[in-house]
Amino acid sequence: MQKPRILVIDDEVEIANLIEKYLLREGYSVRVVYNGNTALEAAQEYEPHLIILDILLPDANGIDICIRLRQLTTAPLLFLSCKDEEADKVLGLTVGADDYVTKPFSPGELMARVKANLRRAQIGGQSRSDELLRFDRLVINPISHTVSVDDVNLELTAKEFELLLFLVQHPNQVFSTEHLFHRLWGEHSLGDTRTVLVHISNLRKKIQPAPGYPEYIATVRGIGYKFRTQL
Amino acid sequence: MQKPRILVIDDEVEIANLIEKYLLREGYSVRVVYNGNTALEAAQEYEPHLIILDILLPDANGIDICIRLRQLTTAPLLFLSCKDEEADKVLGLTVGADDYVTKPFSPGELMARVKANLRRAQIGGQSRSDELLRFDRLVINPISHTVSVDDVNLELTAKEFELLLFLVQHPNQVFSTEHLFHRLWGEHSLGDTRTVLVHISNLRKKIQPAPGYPEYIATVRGIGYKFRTQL
DNA sequence: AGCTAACCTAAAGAATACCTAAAGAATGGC
DNA sequence: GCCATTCTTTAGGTATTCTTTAGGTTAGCT
Repeated sequence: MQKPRILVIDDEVEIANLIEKYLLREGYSVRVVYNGNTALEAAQEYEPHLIILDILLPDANGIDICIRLRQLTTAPLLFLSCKDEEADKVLGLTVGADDYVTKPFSPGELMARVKANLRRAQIGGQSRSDELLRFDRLVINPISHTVSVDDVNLELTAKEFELLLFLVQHPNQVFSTEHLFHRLWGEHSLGDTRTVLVHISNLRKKIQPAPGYPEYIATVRGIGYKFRTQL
Repeated sequence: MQKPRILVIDDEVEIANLIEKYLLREGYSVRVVYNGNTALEAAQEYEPHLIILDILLPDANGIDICIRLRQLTTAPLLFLSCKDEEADKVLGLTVGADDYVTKPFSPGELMARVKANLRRAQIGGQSRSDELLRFDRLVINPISHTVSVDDVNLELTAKEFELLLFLVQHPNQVFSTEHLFHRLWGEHSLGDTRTVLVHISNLRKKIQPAPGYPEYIATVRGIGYKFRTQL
């Protein structure tokens, strides 16, 4: 079983190192960065399963970083803050944080939250399920090749699944039908790239949680399509 | 969608023109130069998405030009040569060329290489080189193709987005409507350049943070327009 | 102030891109 | 070899976006 990877973003070195120590003791793989800019790089390169983010950073606002992290990853995000004002709590959660811990906190509490969030994201507990992707009401399991909305399994065809997986693995990135076609059908495939369009259309119908619910796959007219994490 | 711009550097006029002809037929925007010195200028001014470079040039060695081009741009570089010696091939790729075609070549092969390299560049390049552009209350994300003012997303059309992106990427530089037209619509496009003007007008309305707020896009009477970073 | 040239913008027509349903082609299981 | 499923192509309808036009506005000059 692969160790869950956790990214810690905190400018206060002592606190960051303390958190790291506890996480390591629990058996996680940890990386620590001390500012927002390197955080974004680390999120891309390290591909963490969970992120612990301090709201007070020197170079950028934590919420700002949060928004930008959300565009890079779907890993659960745990906010850390000195302020326990309600306003911040609400704001933090709406911009994409999954949980919120206020300083001062007990290490035990933090560990519990980490564990809970990893479990909810279905990482760490089961074998090889660290590959599970989830967003909103949608859960994709590349290993068992299944997709569910609100825990109801969907019957996707092979191409539909590939297409969805690719888009979810690159959230908020726009791809033209040509790009998608060559990416999924092979570099040298020739054929009508409009076939991508048909699959997207069918896919949308299937993954739609409810009529009128915002589309997961957004059309960017004149450019292409993207899986958006801001509905 | 913006036409990809391709810079062709070859001293043999007939060959250069033949390549140009085929590229134009594929829908690319093309500029041709016949020697190494003007190539460097063109690379800076034209900002091509891909460069085709003949290894045998009158005034400078192609590999030499290649090295210097690499300092100016990250666009994929396609080497062209009569010699199909292995040594050259290896050397060409190590100094920064992305692909290598030996003369005589079929136009189809060259077009296929061009296409493949452009695609590869767009896929790989997006994740790291493109950054979030921000100025004042305006934020532009080229990857997700979104623009926001004060964190409120704007609904821009494809052309509006292209235009804004270009201006923001060249801050404080004045461009005539002709220049903008040829840049965004393609080198050889014909049509009324006043259409640019209409897009600028629509754009201003959309990106305006508040009534009476200074315009991001300034008119330079008799000259053109610029995106100004001093409001 | 009046004139002119340059610029702006609203609006209408033309062009384009997109969506969807449905039919035909390919694939894979029995 | 046949049937069921999935994939691809096609085509028509629709909505959006682009371009053009034309009249109004502004800025700069004499």
